[in-house]
Amino acid sequence: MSSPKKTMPSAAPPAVSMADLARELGVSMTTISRALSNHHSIGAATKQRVLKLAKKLNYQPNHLAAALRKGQSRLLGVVVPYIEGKFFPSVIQGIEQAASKAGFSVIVCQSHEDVQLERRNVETLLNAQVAGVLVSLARNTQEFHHFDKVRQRGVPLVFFDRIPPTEQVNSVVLNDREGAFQATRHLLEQGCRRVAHLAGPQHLNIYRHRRQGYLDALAAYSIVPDEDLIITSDMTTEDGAGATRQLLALPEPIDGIFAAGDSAILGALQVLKAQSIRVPQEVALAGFSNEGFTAITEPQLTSVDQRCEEMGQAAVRLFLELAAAPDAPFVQRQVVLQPELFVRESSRQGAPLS
Amino acid sequence: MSSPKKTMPSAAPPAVSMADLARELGVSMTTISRALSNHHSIGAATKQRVLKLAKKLNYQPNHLAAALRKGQSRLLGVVVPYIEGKFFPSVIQGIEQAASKAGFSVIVCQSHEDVQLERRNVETLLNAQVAGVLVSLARNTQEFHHFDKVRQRGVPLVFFDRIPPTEQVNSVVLNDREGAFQATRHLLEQGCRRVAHLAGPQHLNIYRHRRQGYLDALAAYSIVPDEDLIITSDMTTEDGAGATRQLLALPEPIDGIFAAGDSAILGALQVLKAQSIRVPQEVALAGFSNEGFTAITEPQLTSVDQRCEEMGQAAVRLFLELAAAPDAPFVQRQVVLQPELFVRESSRQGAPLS
DNA sequence: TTGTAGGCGTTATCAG
DNA sequence: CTGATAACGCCTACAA
Repeated sequence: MSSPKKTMPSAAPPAVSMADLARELGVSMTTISRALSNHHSIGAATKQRVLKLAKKLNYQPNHLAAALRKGQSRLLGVVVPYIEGKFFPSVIQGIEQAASKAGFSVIVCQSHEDVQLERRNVETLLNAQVAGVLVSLARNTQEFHHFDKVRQRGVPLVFFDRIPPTEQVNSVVLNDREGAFQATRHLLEQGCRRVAHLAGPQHLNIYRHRRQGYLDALAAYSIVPDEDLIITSDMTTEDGAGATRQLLALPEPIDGIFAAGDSAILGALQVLKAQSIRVPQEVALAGFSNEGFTAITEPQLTSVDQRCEEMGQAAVRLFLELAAAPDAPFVQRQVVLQPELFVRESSRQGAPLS
Repeated sequence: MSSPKKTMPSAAPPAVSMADLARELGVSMTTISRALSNHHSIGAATKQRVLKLAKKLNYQPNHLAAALRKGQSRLLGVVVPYIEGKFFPSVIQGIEQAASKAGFSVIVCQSHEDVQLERRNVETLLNAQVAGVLVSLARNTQEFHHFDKVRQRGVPLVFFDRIPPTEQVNSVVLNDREGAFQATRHLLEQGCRRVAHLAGPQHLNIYRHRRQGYLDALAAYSIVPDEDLIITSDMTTEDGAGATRQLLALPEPIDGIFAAGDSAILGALQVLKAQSIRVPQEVALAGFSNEGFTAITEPQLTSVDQRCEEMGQAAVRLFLELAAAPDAPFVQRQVVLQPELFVRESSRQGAPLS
């Protein structure tokens, strides 16, 4: 049992620092720092010596110290409501790809659809001195002061998908209205005339826009919207099932449903099948998000794809632009991605009976 | 336009520090520090004054500095192969829950099934001075030196689900062998006598154990394993489909398939249905992971549940134990969770025809 | 091209 | 109970 050099609180093993390298080589820390960071004013020979020793002693830079010193790290913070399903993992995938290309690491936090957690996540990230924050809002976020701190600290802030309603912000969104329009129009083209809409919480931009796109399509076909056919919920599978039962109880039958989310349209499908109502012959279905399971159900579900990876990449690009010009005055920037409708059996007339 | 106090490289806004509080109140930084960290030797009155001013000036502690000083942060690093599907998000959910209860924040990295990225992730986490590292291995990780560094630095290291084969490590795993045994035995109980196995990469503990559990069950029924019935692949849906076609081409027909993953069993189901082979009457199916889609397919898929949340919580508990006794000599610890078989239509004889 | 010295914000040690 | 002081590891004027 050898006693440690100094009184260490925990058995912290000898993490080798720049000072160690300097002592070993008999040069100053400045030289070490320069060699390691590839500074221009450094002798090629010295540099090699330093790099070699660093490798030999397994030197690991302490980014923490560097971040403290510079007030900036190479960390990018991401806050999403949750990571189940396909959408957010895919967006994160896009973010990691683009970030890594630019030399940033990504740390992901979930708000679990809770503002309070979202607030804590933002603070955690700020205290970790992240170089930027990318956020998709929690469902119940109606108040946005926790983001003021981010801007006050001069940390670039980019929202994606679920963005604040009124604030002047930088954001990347899907053209949800267009996506909903395409899906609904597609149902109408297939011959549907009484198309219902399963809508999501209307304080969220995405669901508001999807509802609007639905209305646009009806208008394009000169159909007067029927309030009874629009049911707003949290868009779970159960919500979708319940809403569908409600719709089926209406005196005048429906012949199509466009849901603002795939879980809800799945619930609808399950209820219709349980009641032996044929899809798409009697009721055609279209959802939103192009979740993985849309290709598994029978019939497969028509859905709007959200360009997840592109969204993540665009968010990072936006961040990089902002980071490149820290003192530039604020100008609102918004990237709008175009959705793509994936037509599958649930809406295609003439689809084979299961 | 007011000029900044000092020459700042970027427009870093005035982050209020402990020094500011000290100056404002005319006390020392020590006092501030103590008041903020609830140290025992501090006057109640002074403490209140400090806390009040801190709130007023919106003081935000710089955890970075604290971590640098203490060599320890309240951050917990997690490395997983990917976050699609149900398993890893659920485990992460369990981790976040348990960690947050203990006052830790969680940062998640994906290795994307790539050792090199895994290595980089580990370094990123170490350099962020995380208090602990929780890892589930990438598929192609066969070499483990990057984890030595973690231990060398005295940072608690816990593996979960996918763990190194030989190393002396702390880990949380499912009893995969038992789960596979239950699933296969269940198929045999339903009357199957030629049960095939879709196996995963055998250098991963989980797939090796699942294969063994399959063999155990056969042995329990005195069935001699047939190598032709065991097909090893990467377990994607396509792999499962291909393997199933291969199995159907055998001279002697099979009557059951146990797959070590749900994607593969999904592929099997799709091929069987395409060939109008009835499930479960002609071929019964069972998978592993209890993915969300197992309850969506027709018939619904029997699968082994992995206790995801519990796994995450157990991993954190293990970490906390290790962190509580930093100088304790290494003793290998392993938590083994019991799986649960979810029996659904794909294996239940007497299930209604679709 | 290299070295010196000061500080980023916090905590720990020691002395009052 | 409080205060001065020295670190933690790194970066960067400024001087040599």
